[in-house]
Amino acid sequence: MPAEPSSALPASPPLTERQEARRRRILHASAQLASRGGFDAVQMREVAESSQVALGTLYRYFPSKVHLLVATMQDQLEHMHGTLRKKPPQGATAAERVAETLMRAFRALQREPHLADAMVRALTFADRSVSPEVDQVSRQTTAIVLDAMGLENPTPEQLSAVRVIEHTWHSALITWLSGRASIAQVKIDIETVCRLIDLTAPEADS
Amino acid sequence: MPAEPSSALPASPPLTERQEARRRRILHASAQLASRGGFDAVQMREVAESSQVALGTLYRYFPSKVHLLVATMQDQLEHMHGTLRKKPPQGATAAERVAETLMRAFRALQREPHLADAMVRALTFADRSVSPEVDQVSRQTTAIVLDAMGLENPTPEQLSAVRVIEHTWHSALITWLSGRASIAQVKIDIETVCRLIDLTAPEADS
DNA sequence: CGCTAATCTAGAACAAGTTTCAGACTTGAT
DNA sequence: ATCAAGTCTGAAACTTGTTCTAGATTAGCG
Repeated sequence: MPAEPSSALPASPPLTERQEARRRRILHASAQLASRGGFDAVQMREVAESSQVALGTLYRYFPSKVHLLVATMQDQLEHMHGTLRKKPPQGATAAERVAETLMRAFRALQREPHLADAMVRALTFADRSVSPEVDQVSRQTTAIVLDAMGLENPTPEQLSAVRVIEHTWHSALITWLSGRASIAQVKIDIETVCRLIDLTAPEADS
Repeated sequence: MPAEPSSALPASPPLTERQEARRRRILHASAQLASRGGFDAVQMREVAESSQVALGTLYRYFPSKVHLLVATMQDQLEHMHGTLRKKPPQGATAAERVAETLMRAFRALQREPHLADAMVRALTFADRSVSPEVDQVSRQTTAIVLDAMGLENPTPEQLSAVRVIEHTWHSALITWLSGRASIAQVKIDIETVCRLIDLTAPEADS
């Protein structure tokens, strides 16, 4: 298994070694600050200082705070996908496996609630200028869910169900992060939405 | 039928007439600016000027831009709930009626996409300090959906389904507003998630 | 090596959300 | 009518995201 991640961006100009190192330092600083105090604690000047880079350079690498945090999320997601791949969920049905996978991810986020806050808020606050990056996150999430379902060729109906699951996932996270829903409630909602999977299984076609 | 809306906030100190007028002017200015250019176009200094109120006063009425926009959303939601009540959806099943209601709301939002942008972005960007107000919006939305279902005493399962529908509603709106999903896709996702209602109907209990 | 274009740095400057403050105005109670 | 308390105003100040500029450094190339 080669080191190259499965789906990197078009990679317009290949980065030199030092540039790659800068990029890593920036993402690391971003995640570190986010872990401390969430979205507000990621201040561009501080990120620049922590990663030993001038402010202008930071903006050359990531054209806005939201871009930076979405990239941070891409980074974390790749991690998580790798982790999940090693220990696939054990449930008997696709719905169970997806729910189990999402709850596992949820528990990981609970360990770093501030980081989760920063990433999710950035993701939902992103405007059109960040669409490509947000889309990439969405594709990665879809891949994780489809992995859990064990599907190669999902039907359009199933894809819609997966989109709805992702919608619920993001929005439920937000309600939890802003203290309006308990962990138990998020769990219930995830389990509820996962029932859609059974409903859209090919043999259950209406 | 009295003028008092069904569920106002605790209403700590009752406002004088002039204060009520100020509050209305502010909300009106906010909605107007939002209709022009969305979230970014609602600039606190401009809102203050448009509503003939000092900046400090604006902040006394609404402690942050997000508070202001969430309050604007409450206002619009009350409007919409009233409109919907007059022409209840005609679908045969609860799922159809909910989907119809949400699509009607969606079409209303499409007429003012910038306003929708401002309100939805504020809603999902809100942090804990805005929780009470966001919760109020959520309750209002829940009321609209339950109205469409025609339910008096929903089961916990059904409430979870309604929450999932709201999650999908908000998140699907965001993907549409940020240009990552088409109107058709939003429609499909809404219809998909509404199928959950049938799944949680009391007689279909697992 | 020496040149050129691209990149990086430090720092100022700008934009918009938020806070603060002194003084003028309202309100409600006596 | 008058006083005290609370509210509103106008303006400045502060914070943090973002942009800009001039000069130093680096990378790639002949």
